[in-house]
Amino acid sequence: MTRQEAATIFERIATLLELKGENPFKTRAYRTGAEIVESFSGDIMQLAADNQLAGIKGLGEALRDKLHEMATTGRLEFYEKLKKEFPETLFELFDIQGLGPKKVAALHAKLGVSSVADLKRVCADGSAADLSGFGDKTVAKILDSIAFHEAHASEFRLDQVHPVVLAILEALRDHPNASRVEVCGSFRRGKETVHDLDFLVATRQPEKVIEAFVKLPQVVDVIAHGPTKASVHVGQGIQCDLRAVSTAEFPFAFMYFTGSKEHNVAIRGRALEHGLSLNEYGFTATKAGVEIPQVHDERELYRALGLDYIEPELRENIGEIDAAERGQLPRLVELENLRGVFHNHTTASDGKASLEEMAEAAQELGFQYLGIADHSKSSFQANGLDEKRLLAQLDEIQALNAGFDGFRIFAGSEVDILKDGSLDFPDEILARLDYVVASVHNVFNLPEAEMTRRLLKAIENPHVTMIGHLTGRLLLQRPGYAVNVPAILDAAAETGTIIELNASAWRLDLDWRWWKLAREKGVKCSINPDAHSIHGLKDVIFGIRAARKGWLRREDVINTLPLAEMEKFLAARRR
DNA sequence: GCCGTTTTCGGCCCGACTGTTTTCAGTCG
Repeated sequence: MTRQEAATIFERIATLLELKGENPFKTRAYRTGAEIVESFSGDIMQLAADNQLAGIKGLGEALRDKLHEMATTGRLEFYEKLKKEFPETLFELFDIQGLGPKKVAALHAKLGVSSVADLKRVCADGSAADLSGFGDKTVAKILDSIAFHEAHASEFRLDQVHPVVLAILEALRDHPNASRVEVCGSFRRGKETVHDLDFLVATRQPEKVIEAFVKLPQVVDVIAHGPTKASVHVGQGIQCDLRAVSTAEFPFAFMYFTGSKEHNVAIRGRALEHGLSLNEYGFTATKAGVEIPQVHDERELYRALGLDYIEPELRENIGEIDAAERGQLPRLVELENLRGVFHNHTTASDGKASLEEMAEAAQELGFQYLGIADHSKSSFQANGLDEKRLLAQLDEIQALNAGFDGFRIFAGSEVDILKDGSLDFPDEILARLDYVVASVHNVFNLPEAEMTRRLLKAIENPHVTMIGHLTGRLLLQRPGYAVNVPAILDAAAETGTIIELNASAWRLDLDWRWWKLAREKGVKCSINPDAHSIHGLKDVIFGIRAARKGWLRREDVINTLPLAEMEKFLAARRR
């Protein structure tokens, strides 16, 4: 069983317990457990199988035993029994805005509702409105939510929300009464997909700014509109929330609405240990004699609790608070640290821009080198290059390089890893390139052991510089293929093979959750845009965010090396 | 269900908005 499946089971147990009206703190424990399983740095399922989970905060005896059972048997008896009490389709009701455990439980118990289809029926025939706690407005809202849910996705990739964020920030910052506007939430934390967007404004005139927000031209409908808070949907169905606070409250609200929820809970608990209660507006003393610290920004807020500043990407309550207390947080890599990028395509395969155009764009972005890695011949759907075309491109690159000063194109290939783990070009061809990205582009459905062997074979080829998009996932579209990531990381560490962090908003692969472990094993990362156009080069920003979320420092990312050192590095690898 | 330099039992983060209610429960973040 994968960690994702185990996390989902804990999450579902929490929901089922809520439906049964269980102690809310028990359900929270399962939710926390789900979060830990999902984002734990390391192979948590292996640890569970080996009974090595002791000491992980938030995973007590009961959850450890359940994880062990899942890891060793692939199922969980407790969950199997629990889920028999409710129909499987009941879970879909929680996707409807305005429906929580109490309302779902009432609909199920009193009206036999067990699916969205049932829900539509009881709303239409008037029976829902007769339930205690339900009225005409509730029913109307539920019907609106169903219609919305059917028309729109609920999760969005960064390429989808990034332009929306920029547009709304710009519009709100233009407002005469807004002194500061920031985006918070999972977007600020650098999550690979987001459910909604949270904005925060510092103002003395909250009503005026909120009023302007709900009237923005992007807004298609208003979900809620109060004096200090509003929620709207913008085009494509993305929900945006705005909260308005005073300048003095801003740092507290900024931290609060950045989350994560788990991080906030832990920080609040810590505040209580200092005799302080923390909310989005400030500190209050919980006992006499406690002095309220002066806080003007987030840095001072963490400092007041005896912590180093925690970068937003790290705020997932997966060890960052302990590290901040001990002064052991990593100094995270920044966009400005990148000196070049590998894995980019041109019109020779499936790119939209020529070699010259890509080189010019890379220099425009301040890069000292650009790695070209067009597809190899087996990727015929992407117009992959055969040996002859590849060698012609190599000549073309060498000719172009002669005309550059302080900039270089590295000639490479994104060579297909074939089903048996062999590569799409023979070694003597690969040996003539500056570097090689090896990637899987077909036969995704191999069993885990076979897929792992396939990738290990590629890693062991000395001509392979790096492995591209290790799991092949496409966010919100298809999961990655089954592969034993820790085994791959071990082999990469041993052979010095770099693992790509593909920066395309569709991929962000290898996932940020693995990088802390990769770093500990000594594996180097290359943040690659996988650009198919000059615009695609800018996707490195998404990769940087993911790398930071994976606790990576400048020295962990190979393409922070300046040109001269990168040339030395690649030359040494080729020997 | 988890946790503990006050505790192995008794706590567990906190507030805005909405709608159905006459003072609050439910949902959401």
